[in-house]
Amino acid sequence: MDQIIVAIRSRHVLLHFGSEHRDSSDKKHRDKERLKLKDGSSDKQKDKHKEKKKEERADSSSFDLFGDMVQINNVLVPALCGAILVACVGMLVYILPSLCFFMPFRWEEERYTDGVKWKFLEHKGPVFAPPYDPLPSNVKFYYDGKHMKLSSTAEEVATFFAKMLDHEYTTKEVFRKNFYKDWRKEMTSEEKSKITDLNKCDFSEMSEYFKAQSEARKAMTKEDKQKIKEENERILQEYGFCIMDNHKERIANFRIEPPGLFRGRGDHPKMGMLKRRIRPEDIIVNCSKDSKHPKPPPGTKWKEVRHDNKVTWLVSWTENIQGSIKYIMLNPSSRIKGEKDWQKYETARRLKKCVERIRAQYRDDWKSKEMRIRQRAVALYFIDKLALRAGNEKEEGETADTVGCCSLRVEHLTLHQEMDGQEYVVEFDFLGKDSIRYYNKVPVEKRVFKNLQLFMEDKEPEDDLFDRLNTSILNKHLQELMDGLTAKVFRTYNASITLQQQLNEITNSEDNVPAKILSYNRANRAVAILCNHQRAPPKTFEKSMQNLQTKIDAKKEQLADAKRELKSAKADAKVRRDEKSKKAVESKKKAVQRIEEQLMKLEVQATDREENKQIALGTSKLNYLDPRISIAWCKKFGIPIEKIYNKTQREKFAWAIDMAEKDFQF
DNA sequence: TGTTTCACTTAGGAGTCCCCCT
DNA sequence: AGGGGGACTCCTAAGTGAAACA
Repeated sequence: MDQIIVAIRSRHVLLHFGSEHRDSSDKKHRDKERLKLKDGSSDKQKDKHKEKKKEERADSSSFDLFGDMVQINNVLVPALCGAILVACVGMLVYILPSLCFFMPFRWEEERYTDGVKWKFLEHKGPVFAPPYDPLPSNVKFYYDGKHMKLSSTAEEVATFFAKMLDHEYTTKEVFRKNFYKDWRKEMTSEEKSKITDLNKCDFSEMSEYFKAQSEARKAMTKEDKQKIKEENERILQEYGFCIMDNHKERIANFRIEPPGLFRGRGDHPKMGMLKRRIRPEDIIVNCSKDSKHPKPPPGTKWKEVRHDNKVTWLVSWTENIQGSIKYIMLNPSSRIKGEKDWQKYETARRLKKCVERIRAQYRDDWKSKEMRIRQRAVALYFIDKLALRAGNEKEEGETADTVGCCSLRVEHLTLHQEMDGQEYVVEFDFLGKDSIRYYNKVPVEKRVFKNLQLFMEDKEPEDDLFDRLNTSILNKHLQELMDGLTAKVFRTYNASITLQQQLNEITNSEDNVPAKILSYNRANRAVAILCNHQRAPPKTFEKSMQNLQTKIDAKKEQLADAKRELKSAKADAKVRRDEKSKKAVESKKKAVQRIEEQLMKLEVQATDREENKQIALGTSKLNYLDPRISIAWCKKFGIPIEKIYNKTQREKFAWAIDMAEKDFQF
């Protein structure tokens, strides 16, 4: 633990030095400080300082805000700290402990002070969706076979529908009904009286037009594509970053969601409703008082500008479908997200230390004379054993009908006294988050089985299985068992511990790199299966599998050829006994080896892909597996980290890459 | 105490990019 | 050089859980 703290501290000494000293936001004061720093520094110090500045520049864009920030960075580090910083650079390792002692570090402070998330926050606000671009006059809309010119507002909404025409969404009754209802609200009274039946609306010209547009986009010249790319890059540089406590951080979703038709997942009662356009007047901006506040577009106003440093979001607005709040927040690579992520895994590791005690307790509770305690204990058993989600209550009719553990209904379970030669089997069949089906047959202990029978007694299929339980009760109980324990920690814990165990078990140090990576993917897959992370099989799956098989066959033939050639070269060498033919044998041998390796690689690839058909590895990799496990594994077995984590993932897990040594165990 | 609100994490699909093979 | 297909990025919906509120 100490080691971890030192590791993360060292990172933050480098990255966030001096942030605590920025109490005054007075620019004049800052400038003064800068002067002091300049005058007070020795030449050597100045040089180092320059170097640091250079680094920061390279890191920042030339953009105004951040050009400014480079300065602020310098200014903000008061003279004393600047001097210490300079002195530190070369001997960081030695003075770290004492440094830690003296300096209140932000990550530390955050955890111990009352919910303060930052002290300085500056950004440029969101990027709004482009305004509606009306259709050219030759693209027509027909009602009941007759051309009809729509008002701009009604036309825009119609284009949303036209763009989705190929999607099966638009055939669903609920979708059409919701769309039609909301569309009418946008029509002029004249349009309203004319258009009375969605089935008589002909959007096909619009649809064709958009298809042609997308074709045209694909067919654009390289130069035009390059131009668009550059423009996007410019917007990214301008709006995609913010300054949070002296650091330029990437913003995750700085573009406001464009208007369109709501596409819920699964059987969503609100599918097809109009998601309205967000205007500056809908936007709440959050930034620090002493920052340069973002400017609303000319002629508009923000709904509000606030300075709440107890939250991490930069911008928020209320969405009209569910009435929920949407946020703009930082990228996963940011300090604020990274620290939270790290914390999450540390909580899961604390659970590891007491999970046996908790298990003993809930097993004991299966015998409790109180119904609520038995229910709690059985639910917890499911959450622990099957990695089910907590299952908060949901408002009926507002969302798709999905459940988690606490909201399971009688109809989602079937009890089998005996099944496939196993006793006490529970068959689960329900829709979970995102309407992904959870189907599983699980042998359980007799006591659990008997309890389930009891809970289901005299109930209708649509009744709650755990009628004396909800997530709030469960989490309150968990909180008493361990500080910071909630239902979701079990998912994190079980996912990570599974990866660790699987890796320990199935990695063969004799294997070559591709085979080891196959082992890794298999371990990852075990977790994905546990967490029920599914995906739709890729549309091209069968075909790409076939292609791969063709390649494998070709490679096999190639191998046979190479072997034949080797054999004849050997025979030749036996006869001739000269250097040249010996060399020929050697090179043929190498060829065979190379081809064997290539074949093996292909076969591994095929296995991996086949096993992965319906399983999504990404979600667990990104959200449930302590990255230190994977990094330690890479280090231990000499696997380049890039084979496991791509660039984005490495950025997100920078904290872990910094701190995990090869002997790290979850 | 139950309900609502808010903040933040987790999730799969769509869209885009880019690399490798032909 | 073109294009097929996998990898990656973007998008935003859908969860969790704590705090505020009634």
